[in-house]
This record gives sequence, structure tokens and C-alpha cells, in this order.
Amino acid sequence: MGDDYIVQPVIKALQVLEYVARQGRDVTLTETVHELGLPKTTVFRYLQTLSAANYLEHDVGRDRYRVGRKFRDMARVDQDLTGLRQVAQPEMRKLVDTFHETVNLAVLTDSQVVYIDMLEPDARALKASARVGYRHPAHSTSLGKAMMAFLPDADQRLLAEGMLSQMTFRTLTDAGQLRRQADDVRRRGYAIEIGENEDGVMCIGVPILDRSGYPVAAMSLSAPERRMKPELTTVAADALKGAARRISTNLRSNFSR
Amino acid sequence: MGDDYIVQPVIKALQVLEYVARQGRDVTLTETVHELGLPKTTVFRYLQTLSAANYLEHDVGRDRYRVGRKFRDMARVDQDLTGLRQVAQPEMRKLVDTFHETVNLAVLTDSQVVYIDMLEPDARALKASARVGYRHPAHSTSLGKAMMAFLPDADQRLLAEGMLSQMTFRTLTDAGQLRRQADDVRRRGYAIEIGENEDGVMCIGVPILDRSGYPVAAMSLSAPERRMKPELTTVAADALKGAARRISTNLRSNFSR
DNA sequence: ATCAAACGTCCCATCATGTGGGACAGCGTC
DNA sequence: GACGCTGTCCCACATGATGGGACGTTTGAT
Repeated sequence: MGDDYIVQPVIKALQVLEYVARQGRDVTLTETVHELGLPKTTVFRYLQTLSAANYLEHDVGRDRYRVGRKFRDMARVDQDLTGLRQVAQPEMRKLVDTFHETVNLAVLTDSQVVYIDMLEPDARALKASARVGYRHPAHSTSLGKAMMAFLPDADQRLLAEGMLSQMTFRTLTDAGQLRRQADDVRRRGYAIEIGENEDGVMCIGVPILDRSGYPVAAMSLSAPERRMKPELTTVAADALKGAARRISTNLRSNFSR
Repeated sequence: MGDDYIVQPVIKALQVLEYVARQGRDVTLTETVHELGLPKTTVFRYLQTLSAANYLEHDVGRDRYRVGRKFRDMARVDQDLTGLRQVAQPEMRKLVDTFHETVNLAVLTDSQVVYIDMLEPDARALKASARVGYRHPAHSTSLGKAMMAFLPDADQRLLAEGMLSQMTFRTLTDAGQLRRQADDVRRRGYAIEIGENEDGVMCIGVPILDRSGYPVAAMSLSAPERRMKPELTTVAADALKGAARRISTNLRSNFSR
């Protein structure tokens, strides 16, 4: 099939990248040239380009190339997210099967909540408004509140005092009020949000903490407001907290942020 | 400085790759286009190209792209080697300071020993012949023998029955002889090689095993034959074994091969 | 100390090929 | 049934990737 649509420079540059990465040590231009059988000038340019993009690092003094920062960062992010999702998946499944409501998994990026996974009950007619990949403000979602409450004080303040957009008429846009809520959340271990992000929808959110207590992600159960009776809320919150705790302990100890 | 020598297609393709990896989920063509602000056709080609190179994976059914096998493999290899070297470094340092001879670290690739690190004593005039990145046959080095002896039987046989090149007049080129030596090595915990790889140079090699007992690497002390008295050999072998054991336990439990 | 081989950088003319607008078909949606 | 959105495909154009070769510097050998 799509053997057209292949961009030659990209393929060749990736070969160079791969060669460097496979060695696990600093390599020289000529060595790479010999190994790959490409023209010297070409390889030279690719090494420069890859270095400029920080996929490689150019040790100017010794004229050697090695794997760079950007590559490692990307690998780390990928690993963390993949691991998180794998560990969270069975717990999310259980929650969905128990409560028959949508369960979300999200991380915090630039004061926004980014959904990285989502499980929906088959039978319900009402579908979730968010999709995997969507973003919502941190301050208007239970996910965001749950994470915010467990952030170091400086980060928390930064978030609360950022731009607090009004999503619905119920959205809290006062920094002080948000910070007071955060205290409650920390005490209770979960956050609640009722129609603050979207009319008629309520969410219960819990943080997923790494070993050091940092909120690397959050999980929420989201349901139509009228379906969520107060006593059910408590039960669901407890279930979420339990699930989050199990996910935390199952996370690779070296989840990095 | 080198802002020339930048190959545009490569830069742009890497942006696409980065975007996909950062999401930690399956992305669509259009979404990527919107995010990066590049022409649709261009992004399309890059996604195809990256997929063809297995840096991405193209879920044809759902027309989504996600991080691919090759990317993860490279990340893993890089992590493992970097980790190995970091953990091994202080132990190698100690060995060099104790014996004032060259200490090597190597892994096995395609029946060849690849040096991934090397520490030399400052004062000695005689320099090691190998360099980081160089390759030697597995069967003519103590490093190779040390690893071979702890390989699963099938792999071991494969190595012993491959091409056994004659490096010096002492090099063993008989498969049976090599396999018998392997038994000794496994019993003693270290391998010795005297002038089999290079005239006048002897090496003592020990394997570095992961939790499952697989030899992920080997470490050797290499010295001029005449400097290595028999009783010193025993002392050095013990020191090497101890160092290797400590490296093994310090290796991240998830060293993968 | 001397010289040769090897290495990284740079230049430049050539033309392959990357480019992106636009068209098209398939699909889900209102 | 029509619209809008998606991914795929086509094509003419000129950008810019290309690679041979030259140059200055370093490395290593004698």
C-alpha cells in the first residue's frame, strides 16, 4: 500500500538516529557514515539537524554525538502514560461495571486537565461530552481540583491565580474560594464538582499519587446530576479512593514527572 | 552556529513524532494538522513515513496514529545501556584504582562483544588496544566467554557453532572445546583468556546478570600477560566477581533484553 | 620532528523530490 | 438527502536536499 508518501530525508535521518541510539555511547560522523553507507555530507547534515532538534546531543569538544534530551523526555512521557493507563485500566473497568457511569483518567498540563483515557458504560444513552485528548480547565473539573489539592503550595497558588474562565454559571472563579475548597479536598481525599464544567453534569474526582505524594494523574466518575443521589456519592467516592490507592501502589516506583 | 545544515523535512517530521508521543493516546491526521499548523498533505506524508519506519504505528481501522515499536525499542535500549554504565562506573573505578589495569564493560551483539565503557589507569604506558565501540569476537575474549557461559543452552550452542575466527595462534576455534570451557566458567564464575584475542594480553572476565540470571553484560580486567602473576589473577577474579554482583543488584529490576 | 592518513566542515552546481493547493471519495451527522 | 468532515490522491512548480570534491585541522605512525 502506501509505499509512496515516504519522505526520504526523514527515513534516512531516522536511520542515523537509530544507529546512534543503538550504540549507547558517543559516536563519530565517519563511523556512522561507514555503518550506514550514506554520503558523508548527508549524514553530517542529519546529525546536525537531529542535534538542533535535541534528539541528539553534539559533544562539540570531542565531536561526538549521543542520544539527546528531547528523545529521552519523549520516551519517559510515553512510558509513564502507557504504564499509567495499563495499571488504571482494570480499576476503571470495575468502577464502570459497579456504577454504570463514565470514568475518566486525566493528567495535568499547563493548568489544564487532559483526558488520557475514558471508559463508558455500554447501556446508558447519555454520552460523555469529553473525549480522550480533550482539555478542560483545571479549576472547573473534579479532576483538576483533586490534583490541585495535592500539589505543592507554590504550584497550587499558581493554578488558582491563573486565568479562571467561566465555563457555566456555577464555575468558581475566585482564587480564595478555590484554595479553601482544596483544603476540604485534601482532608476528604476526593473532589466534587456539580455543573461547574458543564450544565447538569456532576463529577467525583480523586488524585492518583506517586510514591512521593505528587498527583501524577486523577480519575473521576462523571454522571448526570439527577442520577447522583447524595448517599451514592459517598459510596462512589470511597470506591474511587480505593481504586486510586491501588493504582498508586501498582505504578512503577519510578514514575517521573 | 550551525543553523545552516538543517534539513527541513526532518525537523518537521520530528515535530509530528513529538506531538504524537506527547499525547500518550491515538491521534488523528486532522488533529495533528490543527495543532502543528502544517499543511495537511505534509503531515499526512510524515505520519505515513514515521509509520513505515515503525516509529509510529498506524491503526488502519480507526485511522489513528500512536507511538510505535521501534521508538519504544530504542528508548529501552538507551535506558538500559545508560543505566548499566552509571551503575557500573563506580565499581570499575575501584577496580582500576586497585589493580592499575584497564577495565572494560561490554555487551553481546550478534555474536560479537561490543565495548560500551572502558577505564584506564593514568600512569601505565601500555594502552588498551580496544576502544569504546569496538567489536571483538565473543569466542576470543574473556568478556564473550563470561557471557556465553551463562546464556541459555540454545543461544550458547548458536554462538559456539558460528564462525570462529582465528585472532591469534592461541585462539580456540573448536566448538566442543569452547563449550567445555563454558562449564568451567559457570562453575568458577569467571573466564580467563590469555593471548587468544591479542598477543601478550590476558583478560579476566565476569558476567553481569540480571535478576533472571541472564548475562546482560560483562566486565573484564585486561593486562599485559607478564604483569599478571597467577596469585594476582585469583585476587582480581574475586574482586571482579564482587563488583559484578553489586552491579547486578543495583541494576533496575526491569533491565530488559 | 615529519609526514601521511583521516576527520569534520564547507562550497556549489544540479536536479531530484519535497511541497501544498486543490480535487475527490467515503462516512457519519443533522 | 445534503452537508461537512475525514483521509487519500494528483500534479505542476521551485525549493532545497544532495553529494562530489576541496580545504584546514587533528591524529597517529614512523
